[in-house]
Amino acid sequence: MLSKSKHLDAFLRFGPQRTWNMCVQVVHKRFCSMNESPELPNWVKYPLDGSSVVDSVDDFVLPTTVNYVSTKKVQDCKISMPSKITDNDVEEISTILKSLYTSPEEVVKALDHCYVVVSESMVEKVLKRFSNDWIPAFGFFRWYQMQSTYKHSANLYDSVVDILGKTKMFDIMWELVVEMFQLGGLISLTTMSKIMRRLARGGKYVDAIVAFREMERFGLSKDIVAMNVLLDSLCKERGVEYALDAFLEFKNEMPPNSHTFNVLIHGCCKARQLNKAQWALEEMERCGIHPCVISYTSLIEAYCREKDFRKVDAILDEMQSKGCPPNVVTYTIVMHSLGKAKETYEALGIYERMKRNGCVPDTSFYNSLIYILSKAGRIKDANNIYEDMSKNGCMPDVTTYNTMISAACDHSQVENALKLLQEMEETLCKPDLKTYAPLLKLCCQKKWMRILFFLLDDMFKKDISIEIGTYCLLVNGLCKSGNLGQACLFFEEMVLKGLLPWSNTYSRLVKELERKEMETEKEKIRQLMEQAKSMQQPC
DNA sequence: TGAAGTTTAA
Repeated sequence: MLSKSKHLDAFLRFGPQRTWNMCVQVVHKRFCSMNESPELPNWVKYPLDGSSVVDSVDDFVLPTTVNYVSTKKVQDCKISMPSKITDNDVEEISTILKSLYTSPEEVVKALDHCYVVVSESMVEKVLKRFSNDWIPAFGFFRWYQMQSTYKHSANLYDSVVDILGKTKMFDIMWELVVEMFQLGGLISLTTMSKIMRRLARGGKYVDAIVAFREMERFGLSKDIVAMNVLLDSLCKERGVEYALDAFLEFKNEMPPNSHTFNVLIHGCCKARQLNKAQWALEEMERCGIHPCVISYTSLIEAYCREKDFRKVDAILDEMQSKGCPPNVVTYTIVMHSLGKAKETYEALGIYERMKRNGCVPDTSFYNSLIYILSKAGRIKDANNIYEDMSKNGCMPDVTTYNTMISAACDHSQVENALKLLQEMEETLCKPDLKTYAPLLKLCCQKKWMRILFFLLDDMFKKDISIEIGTYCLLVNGLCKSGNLGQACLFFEEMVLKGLLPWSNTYSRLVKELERKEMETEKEKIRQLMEQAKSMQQPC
């Protein structure tokens, strides 16, 4: 592993990308020289002979009591790797795309001499991997289009539209949509939904409405399904007012259905506009549509947020009397809110009430129960519920694992956390960003740099794209534990990826650099922040 | 990811 000063030196001399690659290479070399080839499952790379892997930098010794993968499994992996060639090709393309480019054209040029067999599924994989980096993603897509085997695929176009929208490159996104239109038959409701959702997320509410209004110009019919997508996008992205306006504009053109009203009621409730939610509920009844369990549950959620549990009880009773009894979602919301309000006893009472009413808990319900129990410090009870749920026919999902891992990390139980991560692999439950976040945080806190890099590399291989929150978590965590060199590296990498660091992350890093009198680095970070700000697209 | 619920935070 590179030492701290070497990191910093590399950071100042080569910039982040090369330094990052160097780090990853060093980690790779270590693991590869220990045991098997790099394509094998990650856990295999730990020594299987019972010896410990000790690193001079880390003070953490990887647990050897956990038998991660049996030797038999290792052999199985070597034999059955049907997609091995494709995987290698994905890796090869990824390595090229990981360099820094200033334009998609540059990416196309870089890929010019790349002779790999490309298939649509492989392109999908690469696009997913780079879904937070529009330049490599779009450049790669353009390069793929130039290959002789290329055939237009609506799916791939949709993916690229989504990436461009996600990274707020709306002008380029529209150019691509026009291209899709000209090629014919490529624009669908899926495309339009992505456009409307991404515009709304970027705060461009009016543009989202215009996109819907003009749908027919792209050869699609405006229907209630599309309108519900529009209203939902606006509501979910803090644009309830726009949603209500759009509803009034289009309601005569397209008769609303119960989805429409539930979207609006939920949106108003989330925006804490209870009077407007009430209006939507009445409007629903005026249209001859009865409020359903979803409508009531949205209201209950709103009162839960206000901690008005008396009102919640009243609505629960009203639901029963109107023959629209609460379901597992309703109970989850009430129990979770009581738990968060530190009323654990009452929360568990809801669990009893639900059982009494013959409502069966599901995985999400158990997840919530595990969460409130661990937050209340009742780890043992949480573990018991975790053991029980599969017996009751509810398989743990990614949220179950994330909650359990987070609880384990909160109590510095790394071995348990890693054991759970391993269990996910065995049960084919795909981890996500939230799985790794508490682990990364703990690594920063404890200065386990080797494991930190191992986990980051593992994430990349599992197509878990690191985003702004993760970078800030890393920078903050490393500031806290005093590894400023590495914190600077991550900061730079984040900026060069076009992300705008959170202002408190920036201030914290600057403050720490000041305290340690690292003036050169401080100046560099200041310039990077300026660069990041100037790179942002005005909304 | 999409009509409601469960992880998470500077």
